[in-house]
Amino acid sequence: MRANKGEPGSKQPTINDVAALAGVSKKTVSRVINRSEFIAEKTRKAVQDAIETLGFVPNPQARALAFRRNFLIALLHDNPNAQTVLNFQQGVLDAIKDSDLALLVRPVDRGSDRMLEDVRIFLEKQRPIGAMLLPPISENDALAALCSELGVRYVRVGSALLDDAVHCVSSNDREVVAEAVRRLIGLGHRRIGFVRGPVGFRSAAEREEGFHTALREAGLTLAPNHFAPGNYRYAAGVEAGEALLSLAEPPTAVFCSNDEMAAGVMSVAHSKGLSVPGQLSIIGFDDSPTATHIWPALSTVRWPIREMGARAARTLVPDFLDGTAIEESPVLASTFIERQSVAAPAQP
Amino acid sequence: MRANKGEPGSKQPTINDVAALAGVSKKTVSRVINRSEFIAEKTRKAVQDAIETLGFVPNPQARALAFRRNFLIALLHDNPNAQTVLNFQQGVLDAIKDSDLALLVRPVDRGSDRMLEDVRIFLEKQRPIGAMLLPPISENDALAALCSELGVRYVRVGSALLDDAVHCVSSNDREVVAEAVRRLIGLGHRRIGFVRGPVGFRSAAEREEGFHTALREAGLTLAPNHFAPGNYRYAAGVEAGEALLSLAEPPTAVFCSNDEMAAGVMSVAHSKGLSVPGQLSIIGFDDSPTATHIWPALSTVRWPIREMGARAARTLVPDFLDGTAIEESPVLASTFIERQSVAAPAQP
DNA sequence: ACTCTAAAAGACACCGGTGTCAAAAACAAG
DNA sequence: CTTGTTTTTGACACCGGTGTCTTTTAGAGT
Repeated sequence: MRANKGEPGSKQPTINDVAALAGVSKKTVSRVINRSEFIAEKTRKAVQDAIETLGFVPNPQARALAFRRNFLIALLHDNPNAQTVLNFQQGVLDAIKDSDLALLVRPVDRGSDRMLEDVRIFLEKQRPIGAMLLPPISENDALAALCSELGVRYVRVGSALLDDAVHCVSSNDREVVAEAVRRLIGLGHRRIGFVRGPVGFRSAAEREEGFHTALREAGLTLAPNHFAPGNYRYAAGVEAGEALLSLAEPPTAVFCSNDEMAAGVMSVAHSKGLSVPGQLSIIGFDDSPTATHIWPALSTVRWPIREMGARAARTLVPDFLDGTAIEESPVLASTFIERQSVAAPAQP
Repeated sequence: MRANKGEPGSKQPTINDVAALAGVSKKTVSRVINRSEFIAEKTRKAVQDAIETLGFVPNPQARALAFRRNFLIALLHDNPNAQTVLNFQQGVLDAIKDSDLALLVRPVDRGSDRMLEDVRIFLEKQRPIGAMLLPPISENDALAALCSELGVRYVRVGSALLDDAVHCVSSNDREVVAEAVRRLIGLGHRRIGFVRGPVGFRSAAEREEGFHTALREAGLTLAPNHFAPGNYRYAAGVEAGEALLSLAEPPTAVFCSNDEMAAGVMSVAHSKGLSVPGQLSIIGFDDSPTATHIWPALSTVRWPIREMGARAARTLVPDFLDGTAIEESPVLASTFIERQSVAAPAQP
């Protein structure tokens, strides 16, 4: 049964109400809430009953004050890919579900020069225990430094170690990109184009390295005009597509550093009347919703993003998430997903 | 200048530190923080200086406790469209930026039968002042009832009034859908297909009504086999496409109730070798990222989602967001966006 | 200078929890 | 039945702010 909380005038029951009803001191109730040992089973039961009867829920603000620490963790992101953010967030919530923690989500405007100041204000005001930084802002060292300065723990999420291992959660993107490109090579592709992510992004560099690794293994090299710069946006994919597909000897396959750019390349292929995958194979990266919304469906690399969210939370605040000890390695496995945008090259 | 907060052993300065430094009582400092009147300009200045010197930031937990109310608002969502959620969230943050409010974001698992119970636990634990419900869960009356029961204000966001006007923020989707369909008719289309959203969704019904309105005005009717059910998912779009485009006399244009389904229809058109928009015009709804990532770019309806977020926040907690008085009408304007997926029908 | 009033500042309790340490209860051993 | 130990419980201060009410100060009027 639940107390009549809906009625006007009725208030949230407090620890005092519980104590009075159970006939014990508030400190004893506090002990029950916090699962202290040194409590007689009989007393615990009585208090537990009183809690149920009143529908008592401890006031998190009061607890935070008394504990001299709050129970907030923050998710800082500036992600062009909304689905990624939400999936990650879901993973975090999976991990903290049975804890006392709450999650604050905070978009960060990377472009703004007030960015650092804004984040500082946010962190100073909310004082979360820890913060999780999603790529690309996870690569911002000033941000990490700010967290350190303010005594806020942090975890950086990314495709490679960006910091000490204790501060990172990452995935083996490089390896999986290599695997995807090997697949293209295995199908017979020799002229493979590459559309890069933005300069200065670790993730972009990782993917590029994976690409080159696979090429090297096969004794191939990337023709300079088969390389296109990009910035992870659709428009950059279109530009890259225009450039690569207008060549006298265009690539028969293109690896794009994310799905959005792959969609851009694909639309250029369509508008030029090239069939995909018949005349051009395309691979993307992210497994964003776009990957399955375009036609043909895009072969891509899936980031274990939800798991990374859960892992990031456990890495950030292991002391609040009892049970699971932190596994040794912070690297989770991405997977290559084959759909319909890849086939053997047309016979010359 | 800022205090040496990074150093180990140094603590957050409290109101007491400020009071001591300024040589006043903590209550006076409190008055300055809360912009009380009845404070001598000289004193205010002294306190303000002390605050700056120490880098003092009031502890929100302590304030919440003393005020007997916290400063949290919650965003409850279960949205297939991540971008929508993030844009809405951004709008909310725009609105609360200069206030004391903080935002909790909480995904809700609509499918789960524990959904209501989960939300109840969340609300009882966090006790936010108010909650904003994004569609489709904004249509859930049980959820609204739960908020009322727990004394949590709420605002429902949707494409039509779902509740009292005080509890709603919506947009004129019906009208804009009609406008889009009129455009098709104006181009000469007579056989126009319709792919509906899920049964029981207000948004789906609104869009359908708008569609019929435009048809009626032009003296047209929807052939029964030009209607396809759907659920806002890509796969449903594919099914609808298969059904509509296999007809002996297929529609020359299709209005899809969201972009994802439109993408599905488009991919079927591609695979059947139909050119879009040459042989088939397609219109979507949402202006999701997908709309511009597919080829040809999709004509669609843009929801003023960020503005709605800001508006929802102001409607929810006008008393915390000074300045802007609430405008009378809670209906914001959606807009029809023309891209490349619409053209005049091929001559028969 | 003196009173009166309004403005400004302070004292102290309180919000709803937890930490500390002492007191009470329970139990074992002599 | 005492005494000594170990569990269990409670009293009270405190976390960092705000509300209420009182006191002090400043300024106006006579």
